Formats: sequence, structure tokens, C-alpha cells
Amino acid sequence: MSSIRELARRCGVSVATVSRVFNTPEVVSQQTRQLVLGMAAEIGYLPNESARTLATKKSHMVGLVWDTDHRRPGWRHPFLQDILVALKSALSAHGLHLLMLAPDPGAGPADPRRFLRAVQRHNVDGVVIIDNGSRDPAVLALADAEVPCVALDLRFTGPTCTYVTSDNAGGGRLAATHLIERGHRRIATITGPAGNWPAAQRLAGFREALAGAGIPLAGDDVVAGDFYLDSGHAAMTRLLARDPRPTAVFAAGDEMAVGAIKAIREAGLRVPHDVAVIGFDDIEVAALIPPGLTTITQDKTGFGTAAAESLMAMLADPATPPEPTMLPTTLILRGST
Amino acid sequence: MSSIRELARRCGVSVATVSRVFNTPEVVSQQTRQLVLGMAAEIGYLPNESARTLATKKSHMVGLVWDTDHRRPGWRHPFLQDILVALKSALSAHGLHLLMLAPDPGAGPADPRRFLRAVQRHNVDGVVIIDNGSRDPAVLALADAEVPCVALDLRFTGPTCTYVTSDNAGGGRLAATHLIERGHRRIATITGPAGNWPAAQRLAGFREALAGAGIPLAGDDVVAGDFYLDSGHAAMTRLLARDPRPTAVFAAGDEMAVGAIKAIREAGLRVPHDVAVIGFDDIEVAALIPPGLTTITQDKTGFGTAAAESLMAMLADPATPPEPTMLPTTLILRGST
DNA sequence: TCACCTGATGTAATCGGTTACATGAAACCG
DNA sequence: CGGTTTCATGTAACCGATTACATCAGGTGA
Repeated sequence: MSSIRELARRCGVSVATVSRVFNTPEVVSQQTRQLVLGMAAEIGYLPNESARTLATKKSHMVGLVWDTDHRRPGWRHPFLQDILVALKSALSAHGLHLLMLAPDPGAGPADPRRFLRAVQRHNVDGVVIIDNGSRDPAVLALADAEVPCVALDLRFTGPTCTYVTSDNAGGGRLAATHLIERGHRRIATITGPAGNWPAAQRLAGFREALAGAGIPLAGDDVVAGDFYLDSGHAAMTRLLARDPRPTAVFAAGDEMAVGAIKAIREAGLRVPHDVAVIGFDDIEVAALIPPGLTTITQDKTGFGTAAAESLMAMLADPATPPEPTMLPTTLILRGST
Repeated sequence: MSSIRELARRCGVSVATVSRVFNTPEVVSQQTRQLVLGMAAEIGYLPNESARTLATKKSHMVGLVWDTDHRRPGWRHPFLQDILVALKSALSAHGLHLLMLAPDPGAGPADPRRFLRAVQRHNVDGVVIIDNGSRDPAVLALADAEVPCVALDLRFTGPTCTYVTSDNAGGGRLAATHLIERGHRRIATITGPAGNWPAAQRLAGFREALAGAGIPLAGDDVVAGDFYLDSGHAAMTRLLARDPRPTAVFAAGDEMAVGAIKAIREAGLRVPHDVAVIGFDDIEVAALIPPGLTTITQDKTGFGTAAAESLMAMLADPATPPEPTMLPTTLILRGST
């Protein structure tokens, strides 16, 4: 590995000049610049990022804190991949790399500082948090990192923190309005786990729009799931047992909606003829299962780009974190309603 | 940020002693060790990884080269997420972080060294390649990195390279055997794009098993797709136009299989009654679309852990790259055959 | 008692860059 | 022509760690 000193020696210039060729080329003469660049190409010189980071305290790396919940490892959501792709390419465009942080090795699995320490050790310029709404203390502790932080789908504020989320309440409203327009009056919903903020917002918007139309949503009409398929199946089974049974159901996540459709079919009923189903997320399967799942779509690419932009804004002006971003949600009409 | 010098000063010891407390604690006296650790906790000292990397040339980071094809950016496969989760947790267990590399900023989108340079700059201890079989020169160039390299689902060897793949030929054989056992004799297949190695292996195994049973596979019985849904739909449409039409189809990827099922339905035919379909991959939707897609499953978790293990082996002994890993494939029986 | 070893610690060079400041030559100006 | 800019470059301190080597005190064996 050739170092800057080696390159400087070969060119007969000082290391400072070489450094300037790469960092502030405009201050070095045309002639010298070409000499240095030519020789650099010849001997395959590349600046060592660790050394640069040490000297400048900028690593050009963004830490990704992800799959944080040690009680539910390997957690995944079909969103993640889309978001990750978008995030990575948005960051790449700004010359930033994404470092997927492992918890600090010195820490136990429940240590609330296990990610904070990993972040601090690595000199990352910023942090993106993709969490499952677990409100894990180790995630919340990241607010103390003196580093720009952007959380995805998690309310997360602080002197250097902001977040990106969907307009969950608006999405809930859209879902309700759609079902009402389709003529439904006996409506139920499968919500997310207690304490999950996005799910609560979806429910709030949904409830609000129903109330506006004078349609009640009784306690029994709201059943909680955990966003996974089986919980949607179980919840739907319970709802079908009600009398009169609902003619339409809003599931706060597509996987649960798929589970619900399965339960409806197993009960010998048809979708949407007997029970209409609307989901939330617009994951890949939504378009593929018959009769096609009507759903509220979230802007997955938007999550990635908005996160990158918020981060860039904070890198430019660390003092003032930007306002949280709220991404619009849209109704996607398919066959299930 | 407190440095090692600051900590040493506060403890009244030398920086060497502090360093030893963290790296070779056994050589420092019990008393000093506790003094240093106590003070470190008090002032929140954490070693700076960039400085360590500079001094030791070990970064504890593994570079991930992914989404490499600039002609098809944002490429994704439902596998990726599962593999990524497994890879990350396997590496975490060894204290390694995963750096998702952006192409070197100084390079154009077609520069064959754009990833190689990114790898070299960052002092990563190793590289994992997740490629779409594009045989992108920029990926192949990584064989020149003097760093342990593990490629996933891509034949990739070299003095410091190895790879992990599924037993694609075996999977193809499984698929053929299954269809034969079901009594099919008019069999066709939707394969992957020309030059795609895994797809070619699947086809080879499939063909071999058919030949063993004395069943011919004519040129017209093999139609190429690109692994995406639409290509499966188009290929199936062509196959259905044949006379006599096939009674069973093997698609080299589940997405194409789903597209094929769609085409069969649109032609007014039933799965599996009129045409049986078997896929490859076992992605999430396979279990969800009716009637359930029979498929050959790949061990996604195995990809992640095998990649991590190969990497660890090369880190331990850089001279001898381990043999490629071939993961077993299994038949998953569902309703489509 | 002396030579030698052992265990704990310190000194200082080193890793590969960046950058404030100094230097020196050429250009410009009245 | 002397003085002031301007431009290109060099010198050397610094970033925060690691580690080879030196040092030194105390113990051991002859």
C-alpha cells in the first residue's frame, strides 16, 4: 500500500501538496496536479480513509442501527429492503457509506448503551435508525449521541435528532373514507400492538373519519395484532364470530390483511363480497394474492431519500435539526374491497 | 471526546498502559487495570476505531458490495433481506461490522474499479459480494483486492476468494423428479437469462433428471425469463400456445412462477389441474398465493452464516481460501403441483 | 552478594493523512 | 525601484491509537 509520503517522494513534492491535489485541487498548479495524479494512477495510490477520518473527524460513513431488539432478533419487514435500497442510493449520491453497526462487543444484549457506544467508537457522521417501534432503551439512548440522527417510522426528537414517518393518521382516514364510500356500515379494524405509535395513528385517523360519518367503532370492533400474518388470521377469526359480523375490515398492516383474507376464506366466505378487506403498507404480496389487496401505500423510496436529506441538512447545520418529515399515503385500489 | 492521553493523564499512567488495559489486560496489574477501567467509565472514554485501524490495519469492518449494476440500479430480490439479516447477525457475533460500500466517488458509473477502490480506501478486513449474476466487470475486479472475498450465488474464485451457492443442479433435479413422480410427461421450463450461472445449473440438473427418465426437453420447451414476474407471465403465455401444451412447468425463480400462474389463470386454465407449476427460491409470496406454490427452497440463513464462516476462516489464514460452500436445496410441497 | 530473571510500566516511533503557518518567487503598482 | 499582493509550495504539528524496546524494582538461586 503506497502512502502519501511515498507518492510525494516519487513526485518530488511535499506531502502537503499531494494532499492538496486531492482535497483542494484548485490551489495547486495545473502542472503539479497532473504530475501527482499521473503518478498516483501509476502506483495505484488511494488515500487511506482511516487516516483521513482521524485527521478530519469526518468518516463519510452513516451508521445504520437496525434489528435492534435482542428479544426479537432477525426481525424483518418487507419494507426494509425497499427502504434500504433507497437509503443507500440516496446516501451514495452524497458520497456517504452506510455502516451497519453491530452492538458494542463489550456490552451485554440488554445494555442500553450497546449501540450508542458502537456509534461513538466509529466516528460516523450520522445515524439512521430503522426500528420496529420497540422503543428499545438502546435505541432511545441514541438521542444522546452528539451526532445527527434520523429515525424511520419512530417518533424521535432531540437536539440532533429528527424522524421520517408516513402520514399514518391520513392513511387511516383514507381507509375509512374508502370503506364508507363503498357503502359499508359494519366496520371493524385489526390494529397493531399496544404502544406502537404508527399503528395508534392509523387507528386514530380511521376512527376519526368513521366518527365524521356517524359510524360507531365499538371496543369489540378493534382487535390488536402484532403485524405478522398469524395475528391477522386470529384477529379475523374473532371478528367473524361477532353477530352481526362486520362487512369490512381495515388491517393496520398488509401481512395481517393477508392473514385476515385467509381466515375469511376458511370460514367459507368471499372477499370482497361477504367481507371487504383493506390493508396498509402495500408490500409486494398485496398485488399478488387474489383478488388483489386494496391497501394504503407508503412511499418507501421517499423514506430513504427523506432520511438522506434530513441527514444532509444536519450535517450542513448541526445546530438545528430539520422538522420531521411526513410522507403522504395513498389509496391503492385492488380487488379486496 | 476524551482521548487515550487524557485518560492516561487522569490515571497518572502512560498511554501504553491504558492501551494494554484494553488490548492485553492480562499483562497489567489488577490494581492498575481497575483504576483505568473505573476512570474510563467515569469520563466515558471509548477507543477511537479510526486510530486503531490506522495503527493495526484491522478495521473490524466487512465491506458489502451490493446493488452493483449501474444499468439496473435498485435491483432487489426477496432473498436479499433474509440473507442480509443472517449475514449481519453472523458477523456481529464475531464483532464485525458491515459497511455497505458506495462506489468510489471519483469513478464513473461504468468504471470497473469503482468498488475495488472503495474497498481499498476503507481498510475493510474482508468483502462480501451480493450480486445478481450480472458478471459486472466491477464485481469481477474485486478478485484483485488483496482482501478475503466471499461472493454469494456467484462463481467467484481467486487467491483470496471463495463463494457460497445453493446446490442449484440438485434443486433442478428435485424439481424434475417431483414432476415425473406426479405423472407428468409433457414438461417445459422457464429458465433465467442467458449467462446466469445459477439458472444454467438449475436447468442442467432439471434436464439431467428428465433425460434419466427418458423424457425429452425440446428447444421450444425452454423459454428464458429475467427472474421478474412479467417475464414469467410472457414465457408462460408462449408455452401455452404450444400444441400439445405442457402439463407441467418448472420456473427457475418464484417470481416467474407467480407470473406463470397468472398467465395460466388468464388463459382460463387451472393450477395444478391443467398445468402444474413448480418454482425455485421459496420467497415469501410462494406460501401466500393460492393454491400455494410448490418450490425448491434455498437456505437463506445458511447463505449468511456460511459467508461469515468462510470469511472468518480466511481472516484466520489468509493464504488458503476455503472451498466453496454448496447449500442443500429442498422440495417444499404446496398446492401448485 | 551478585547476576539474572520476571513482571509492570514508561518512552517514543509509527500508522497515513490534514492543515496552520512560513517561505519564496513572480507580478503588480505608484 | 521598493513595497505589497498573490500564488504555489514546503515545514512540521497534530489526530488517537499500537507496540517494539527500554527501564526499573523486586525476587531468586548460587
